[in-house]
Amino acid sequence: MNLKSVINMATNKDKFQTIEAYADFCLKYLEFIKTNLQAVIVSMNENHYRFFQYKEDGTYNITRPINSNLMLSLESFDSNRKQFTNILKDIRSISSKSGKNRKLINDYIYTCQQSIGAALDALPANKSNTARKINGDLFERFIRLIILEVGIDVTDGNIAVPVKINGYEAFKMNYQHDLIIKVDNVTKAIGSVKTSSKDRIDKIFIDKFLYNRLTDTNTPHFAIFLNDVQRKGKEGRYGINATFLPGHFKGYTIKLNPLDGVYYFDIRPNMRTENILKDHIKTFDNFLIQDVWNFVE
DNA sequence: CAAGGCCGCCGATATGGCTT
DNA sequence: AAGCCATATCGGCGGCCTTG
Repeated sequence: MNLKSVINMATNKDKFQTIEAYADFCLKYLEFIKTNLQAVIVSMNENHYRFFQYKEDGTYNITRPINSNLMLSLESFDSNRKQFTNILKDIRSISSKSGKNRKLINDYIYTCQQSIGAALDALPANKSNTARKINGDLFERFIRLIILEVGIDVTDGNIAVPVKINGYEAFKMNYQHDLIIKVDNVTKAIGSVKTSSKDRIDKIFIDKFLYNRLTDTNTPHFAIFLNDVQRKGKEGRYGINATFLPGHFKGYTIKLNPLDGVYYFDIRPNMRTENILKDHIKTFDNFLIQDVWNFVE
């Protein structure tokens, strides 16, 4: 397995149609990085973050930050593959709720997705926007596949919301939603999937507000994020930046409307400790094991 | 059915205020 | 002055939908 074939796999979205296909790629990637990296760089500010540096065939590119507390090794990933499948098959069982299995849910998905992201980081600079697009689309699809696997009806698609002026429909607002959870063809919840929140979190709050106002419903809106860190620095001094905006999150939560669930794989420390944040933000296992079922009951 | 519109993708880069 | 940190901005790309 060389870098070129890793990149060819990662850029071919057609190949990622099942959870197994994501795992297949991940295994290939973990195998590749075991012996083919130029270096593994330790982040200078939060030392559990790592950056992989490719060799000449990857023009010595340096990847996005990888959280080594979450990223599984080749051996660990491989040996847990069957277990991950079993957990999803019976997500509501007592055993799936064990701390160890909760961590596996988060780590396994994180590892698959970061394998894709890090592989795409090997693309030349003029393809960076392609990489962003592919990475985001594949993450959306991965989360949909996982939600489907536990037995929930979810699709992506457009929802046209009619806007009335003086009682007459004047036009429609078209929204593309990542996750539309339905029961008997009735929309029970709307979800957003993003690899990071950044300046895009505001829109999720506003979408909830306006959707419920225009449809005169109280439809839950939730969000699933991979992480909220990004690389900073240059020339041997690499670190990470948090990209989550706590002030915006708290402001919208208190003064507009709270979301009905916000989930991270790589959760930031302040989301566990800070008032308001810690009441609204959790790790992804909580969504799959508990919260999503409340939407469909 | 081709072309263009629309919507959403996200990390590099820029900015501005604060600290050393 | 220089460095650092948090936040704001930028903009090419993918794909579905609408239009003609």
